[in-house]
Amino acid sequence: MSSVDKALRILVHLGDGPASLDDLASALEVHKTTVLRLLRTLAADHFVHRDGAQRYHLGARLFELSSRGLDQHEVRTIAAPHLAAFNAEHGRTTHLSELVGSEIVYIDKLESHDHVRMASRIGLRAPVHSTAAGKVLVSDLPPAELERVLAGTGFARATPNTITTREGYLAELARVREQGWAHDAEENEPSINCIAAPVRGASGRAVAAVSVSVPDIVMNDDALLALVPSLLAVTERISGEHGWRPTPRGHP
Amino acid sequence: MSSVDKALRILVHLGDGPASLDDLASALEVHKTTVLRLLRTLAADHFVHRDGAQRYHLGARLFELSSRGLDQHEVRTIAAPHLAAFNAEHGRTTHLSELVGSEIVYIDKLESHDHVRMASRIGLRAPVHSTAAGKVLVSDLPPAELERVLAGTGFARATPNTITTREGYLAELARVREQGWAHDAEENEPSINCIAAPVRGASGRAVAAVSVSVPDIVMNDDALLALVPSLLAVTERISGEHGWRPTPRGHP
DNA sequence: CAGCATGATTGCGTATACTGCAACCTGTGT
DNA sequence: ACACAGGTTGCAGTATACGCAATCATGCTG
Repeated sequence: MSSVDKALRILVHLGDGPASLDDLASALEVHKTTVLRLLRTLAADHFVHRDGAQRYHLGARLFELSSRGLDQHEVRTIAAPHLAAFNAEHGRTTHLSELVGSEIVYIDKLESHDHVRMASRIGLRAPVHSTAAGKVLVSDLPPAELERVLAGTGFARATPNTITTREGYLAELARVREQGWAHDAEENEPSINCIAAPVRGASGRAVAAVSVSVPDIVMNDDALLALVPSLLAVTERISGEHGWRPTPRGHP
Repeated sequence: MSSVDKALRILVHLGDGPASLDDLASALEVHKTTVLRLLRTLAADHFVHRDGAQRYHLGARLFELSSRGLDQHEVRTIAAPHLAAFNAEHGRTTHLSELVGSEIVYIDKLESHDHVRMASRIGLRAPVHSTAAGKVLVSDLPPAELERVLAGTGFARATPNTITTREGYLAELARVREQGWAHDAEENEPSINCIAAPVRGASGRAVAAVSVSVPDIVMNDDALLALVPSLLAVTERISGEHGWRPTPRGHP
């Protein structure tokens, strides 16, 4: 195990909450002298912060880098006011995600107005085959990239509804291309339904997806599907601002 | 230079934008073999992501950890809807900050509705002696902690208006205690004025500060000071929700 | 106040992880 | 085919990371 690995594991562990030197040494099964030295290095550049009670916390540098990193995702900046308005109007958990490698990453999230919240968060990764956003992003890939992503996808079953074969997924992608949006009916998480639509850039390619996720106990699937026109409208607005021009045949 | 240092410097460098292996090796003056190995380690746990064009980007893990880290600042969650409403009403750049060591750290930011934006961001640190938020947080410290913070403060001049002596700062802190809010008249940045008020917790101590910053060209200092009552009202609301109970004498 | 327990910190010798050289691989352009 | 630019791999030397043992700091108890 490299020292860089250990330092990163310290950061990941502190994501669960503040910890003492001893806590960290035990949790990581690394000698506390080693942990102290790593913490010293991390603290020197503000990646961690030690408080008056000798507890270590994730530090300001992480917040700063995250903020800078997210700012590098231009579509996020453009989408933000539109998503805020969409969320203000519909009050549902709304995500903006991008395809990264063979997974999607949530790069923005607007919370539901309900007391029932979703456990997702900015920075979390999710599988492409079982999420509506994943389907939207993958359905628009050129063939070579589609192959690459499919090769990196395990089609792991998350729920009884998960699509678990390449063939099944390709058929679903064709459906998504046809209708211009995607649906995930308890395929990624039990009791959670989701719809998603693409945000396009100047090249016409989907560069991000906007998705709306709702627990079944809050809103049934049919009611969620009624949001598709609004979702398509907001993604079209964002796309337009991101340089997308509809082809002369109009959008799907 | 330790390998952990190098890895962290890679992350900091990528905060400025995506970079290739060669870019990073040159910028850090580290052999590219070493950089490649560090990038491998960072990528394995998603701290960085390499795209199809061999460019490295800050990765999802940073966003996730930042999100988790900020969630550990309970006052931020409580303050968020109140700050959003305050920002919707006044349209001025609004920050929530905490005292960390001898500096303040911005843990939330709401953007101005103007086209003139501030260069601050979540995660940035700022000096306590030249910021209104810093004055608010330090003015409420118990004597031993006040001494510790003052000992760690260089009173560096940022502008012609900066308070640069311990005595001057102590006098300003007394003023802040008296009036219950703080003011920074181009003390931290030229042409930027700022007001701040404390958010208190169950202990009655200031645990965070809400501040409003405005460039002089957008709003003059007098107009900014007119926002003090609204600022005190919102901080009182947040404080109440954070467990604060006014003392029988009422608040200052 | 002294003693004890707990947790944090430091110095030292050495094992191992890190490092850079040199060679190789890949993709692109002429 | 060759050249160039950028990325990647294997190897051996050594600088750095590591853990032991001792010390320091703090808080609690009798």
